[in-house]
Amino acid sequence: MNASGQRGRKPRADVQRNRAALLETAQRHFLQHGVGTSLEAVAKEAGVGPGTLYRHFPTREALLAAVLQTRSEELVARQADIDQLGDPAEALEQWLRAMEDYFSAFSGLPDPLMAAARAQEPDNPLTLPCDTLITATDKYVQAAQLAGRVRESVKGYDLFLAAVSVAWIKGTGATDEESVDRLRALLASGYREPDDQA
Amino acid sequence: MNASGQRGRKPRADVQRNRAALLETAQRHFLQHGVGTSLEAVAKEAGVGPGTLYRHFPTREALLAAVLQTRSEELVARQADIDQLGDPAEALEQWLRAMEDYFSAFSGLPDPLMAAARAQEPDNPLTLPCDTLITATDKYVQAAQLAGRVRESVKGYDLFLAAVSVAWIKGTGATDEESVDRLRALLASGYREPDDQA
DNA sequence: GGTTTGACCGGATGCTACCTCCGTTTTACG
DNA sequence: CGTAAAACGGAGGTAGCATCCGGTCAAACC
Repeated sequence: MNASGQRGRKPRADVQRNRAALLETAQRHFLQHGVGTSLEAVAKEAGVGPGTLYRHFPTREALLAAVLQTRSEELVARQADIDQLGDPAEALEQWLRAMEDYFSAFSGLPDPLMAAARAQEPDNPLTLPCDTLITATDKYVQAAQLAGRVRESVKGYDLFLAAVSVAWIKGTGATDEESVDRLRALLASGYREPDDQA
Repeated sequence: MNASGQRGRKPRADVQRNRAALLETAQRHFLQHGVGTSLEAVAKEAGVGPGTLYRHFPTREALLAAVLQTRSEELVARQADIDQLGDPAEALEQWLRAMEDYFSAFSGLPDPLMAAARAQEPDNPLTLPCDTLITATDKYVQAAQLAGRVRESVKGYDLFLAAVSVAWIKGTGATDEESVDRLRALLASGYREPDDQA
């Protein structure tokens, strides 16, 4: 133990500096060019060699997961607001929108996300966030079902899939916002109880 | 005009041979490795140089469209059967399944398909099949709406998007058939008229 | 059947991106 | 300030894409 209470040697300053620069640059490139952006370009613009990038983030997914960390925290914050709502059907709906926004953060994000959702890949750094989201969705679904607002046949995972799909469609950029709205409405009338008048 | 009634010179035998070999090999590779498979590998296995492949099919999409031609014909055949059905709601449902199967022919197919669906790209060889499918879907939707079996708010394009989405999910391989079934059912109760007892 | 012609072939080529390895540099600590 | 551990970063091997061009081969004409 050293003075800062950490095990072993104090972490080097350049490590943190490079990591922060990489994350900042990567986020910008993911935003502009999607998740398939060139990692070499990210490294160069962050002012480090490719080796440094790969040491910090061994795979594209690892970098992606680290960049998504910020968005995850936003999502958790939004979750707190949603939990305040009295209406469980409204809460579910807002939660689905929140997830959809999260999935739409970068174009092409749904693909690695679905690859990670396929379980038995504990080494994939995106698996944990995915599982968390599925579990949370299930919570909202069950609450709404208890209130008789959502069909009993629906599972949280189904609506997780629905949200990812909508995000995927948005990410392809082939569709106007109107069509996406209609698709969301179609899904909503699919999971809601038929006699729900809300 | 020559003896065979064609303009100019008779097409060379090796052209047809190479084209057929490329199509056959490409289909096998698309099946095994998805639409992102290496075109160089396809050319090598077909016994031609990369130049020959690119002369026959200038882009990956062109090759894909040519390989899909066979499947398109199957789809048209299936359409004939569907048109025999008396029940327009049943016809729509079967048509959606037929489209979904078509989209699921190769893993990763939905992405280039959606890219082509984005209009104003008349040079994309996948645009034509896409537009045809959307138009056909609209036909089935309108027939079912006329019979009061499908909500008025639904558009053919919406269900086209739904079918592509389901195919995309299947293609990621991250989901078991049961979940896909539930998602399909969810979508169905979303577009059907609420009081439809069928 | 021989010659001509031009369409077609296919490999060599330049490019971009991925990912790894290892000699060099930086950093923390005593 | 000296030292050793840790991190850096660029060189380099691999793979795939897409193009170009000299050589070839099949079809057409005599």
